[in-house]
Amino acid sequence: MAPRSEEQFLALRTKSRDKIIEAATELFARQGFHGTSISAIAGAAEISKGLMYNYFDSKESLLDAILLKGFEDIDGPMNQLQTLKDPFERLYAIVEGTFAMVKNKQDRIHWQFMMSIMTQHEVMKRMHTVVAKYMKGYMATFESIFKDMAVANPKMESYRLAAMLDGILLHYLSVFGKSYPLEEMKNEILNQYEAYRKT
Amino acid sequence: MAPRSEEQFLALRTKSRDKIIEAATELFARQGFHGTSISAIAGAAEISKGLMYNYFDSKESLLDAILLKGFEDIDGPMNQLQTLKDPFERLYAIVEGTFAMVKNKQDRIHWQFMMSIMTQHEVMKRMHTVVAKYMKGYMATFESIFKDMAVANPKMESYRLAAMLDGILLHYLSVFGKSYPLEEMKNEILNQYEAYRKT
Amino acid sequence: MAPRSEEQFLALRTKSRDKIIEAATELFARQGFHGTSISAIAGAAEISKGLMYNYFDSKESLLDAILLKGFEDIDGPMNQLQTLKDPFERLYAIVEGTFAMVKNKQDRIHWQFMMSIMTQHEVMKRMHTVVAKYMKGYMATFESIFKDMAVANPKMESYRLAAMLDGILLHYLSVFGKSYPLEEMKNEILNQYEAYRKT
Amino acid sequence: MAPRSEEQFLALRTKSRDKIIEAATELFARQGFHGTSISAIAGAAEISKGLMYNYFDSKESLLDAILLKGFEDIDGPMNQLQTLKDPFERLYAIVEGTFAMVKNKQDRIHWQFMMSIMTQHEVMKRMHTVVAKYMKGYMATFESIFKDMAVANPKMESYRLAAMLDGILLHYLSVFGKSYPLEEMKNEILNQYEAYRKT
DNA sequence: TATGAATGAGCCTTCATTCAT
DNA sequence: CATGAATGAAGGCTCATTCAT
Repeated sequence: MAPRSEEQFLALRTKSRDKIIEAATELFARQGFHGTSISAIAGAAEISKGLMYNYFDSKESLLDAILLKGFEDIDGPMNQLQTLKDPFERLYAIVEGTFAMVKNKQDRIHWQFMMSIMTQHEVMKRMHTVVAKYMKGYMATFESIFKDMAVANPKMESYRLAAMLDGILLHYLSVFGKSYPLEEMKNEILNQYEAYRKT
Repeated sequence: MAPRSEEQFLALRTKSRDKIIEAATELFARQGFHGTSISAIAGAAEISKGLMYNYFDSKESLLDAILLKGFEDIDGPMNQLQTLKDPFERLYAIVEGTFAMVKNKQDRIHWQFMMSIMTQHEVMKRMHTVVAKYMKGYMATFESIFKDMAVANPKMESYRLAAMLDGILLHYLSVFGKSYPLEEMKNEILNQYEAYRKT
Repeated sequence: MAPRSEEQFLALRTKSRDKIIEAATELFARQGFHGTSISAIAGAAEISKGLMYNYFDSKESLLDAILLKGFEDIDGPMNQLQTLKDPFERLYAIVEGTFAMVKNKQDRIHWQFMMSIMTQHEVMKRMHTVVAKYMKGYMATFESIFKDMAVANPKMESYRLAAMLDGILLHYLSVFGKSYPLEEMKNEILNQYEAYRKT
Repeated sequence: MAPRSEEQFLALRTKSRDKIIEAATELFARQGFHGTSISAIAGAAEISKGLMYNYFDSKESLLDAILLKGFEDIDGPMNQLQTLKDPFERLYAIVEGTFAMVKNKQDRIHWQFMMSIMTQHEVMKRMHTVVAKYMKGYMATFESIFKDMAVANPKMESYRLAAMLDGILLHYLSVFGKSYPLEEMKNEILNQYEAYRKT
């Protein structure tokens, strides 16, 4: 047999790495970081315990990778929206996307976990720079939207919208659950900016 | 010799229990729940390792007690405000109090911890009922204020304010830190309701 | 009030001591020695933990006292039988008494525990002398009976009867339980000596 | 490098497991179950403390495995005897084997331990079914022997022999020790059935 | 004599990580 | 690249015992 090409190797590596991340995310979300053992992750990812350490230096660095991937998963779609001309359309898409993302029962626990990671001092000691970078990116996106909308104070308006969105998610995901008026809250937000719609 | 009196025993118990809660709160906040050992707590509280178990069934139930105390610490002052006649004054006091509470550098880490507890699935599985009870209490307080203010939809307005407040805290405590425009955000909120001020 | 007399003090002491022994026996039998805490014993005996140590030097010495009491409880009735003239009557009474003792469901667990103590090397290291003394007493009783019966080899017959009795108890109490033909075994034993009955 | 082969893994596992059982049996017998720590077992077996838990779920399940092995160790030789034609020869071999087994000073403490396990309520709660299965097997063996001997009531005779044997062992191992007339007792038993010898 | 808070050694168990193959 | 047996530190927790009152 011919030796595997470079790309094949890379593909294999990526596949195993993804399987691990996927399995770990699921388990962490359901049982917590400390409630999930490397054994369990290896089992779920159908690889051996030892192999894990070929891809991640430690359990913690696996967690960091998951957090990173969480941000990237939001980042991609968000950047796609830049193509939309109308700033209200962009905002609308972001808000709709955020709420949709969180509504799926399957995903709810996943986002609750993301939120729980980000509120933990121990994790943020390591990951603060990365998290801040992404958050600033989102804020910049908001700001550019509000500029295009000719909102009075785009920067502050960005802070307000971000706080409102995350506050809603926090309440919905961790405190009130299904009884939360998620849809109404979404409409409240959108209505507030409705006046800026151009079309 | 005669055994200690009931009051003597109670005093002993109260003192030890308080020392444990105080030490554990500090350590949990700084190092996380799993990063803090019972040994460390006992050391900080200057008691023996085993004594903790005279007062709490487990490390987890100690955490629960801390969470509970956190809510009670907010609850007391909040209920005091009911005496204020002007609803705007009540709102003003709550908002000012909340921001003040969180600003003290000493306390920041403590409130970040409270927030991190509440976002953790494993904790909420046990404490959801209790947390929900307190949250509903706060919402009721908000609602009654907005009713007195004759705001159009007091219930929804409560959800909005609560989300905004917690979103701000989340961003300030866990993501942006000192660079967060805390003061401006506070003013934004208050300005919004300024029109309802009666005096 | 007049000071308590010596006897009253002694009576109190004895009463507490007995309550402890009674409670401990019950708990040990049901949960095992190591499965029973001093706290639990004190609770069941309705005294304080500290008081236990006025009566017994340690948990182990309490166990020893229980074992001792077990032997004494058999010893008393057994010695009473010496008054019976007919040796077969004496034997009959002993055998009947033994089987009766063990049949009561309440008591079964208690005798199973006695047996379990006596088979434990760690306990026997301490108590071997005492146990041996009592056992030899019983053997002497048997031997005197068989002598009076003019059995060929009284000493060996004593060993045989003792082994048979304890073997039956062992099987009944620990292995076969209710399905054991206890009554038939008793009759087998008695029938064997029936020929020696004098009346 | 290639991972170990299946057989290599199995060999490793078998070796470690056996070492653990051997070490634990010795220590349990000498110091009792509760008097023996996992640390001590690991030390004696020359493995790390944690490794025990790769092979046994808990200290208790290790005890269970030991008990099981004890029965299997008797079971094998006993079943071999089925090939003997003369039932008296079979009985003779069993009785001789039993007494021989127990006489070796090295093994005495081991069999005392087996007996002590079987008398302990806490153990029997878990293992009763298993123990009963083996005991019934032995009883069946006895019964078939007595049937072949044309003894009047084979079933009852089995109970009698079993009780006598275990009673003797109990007295020898736990109470009387070296002073016990073990040899004479053996002869008594054998003489009793001598008449049934065919050759 | 009586109480129960306090001690602290010691236990079982878990699990991230290593490493020989 | 892949395996899983082996390690060992560390942790939560129990409980016999002590002691100030």
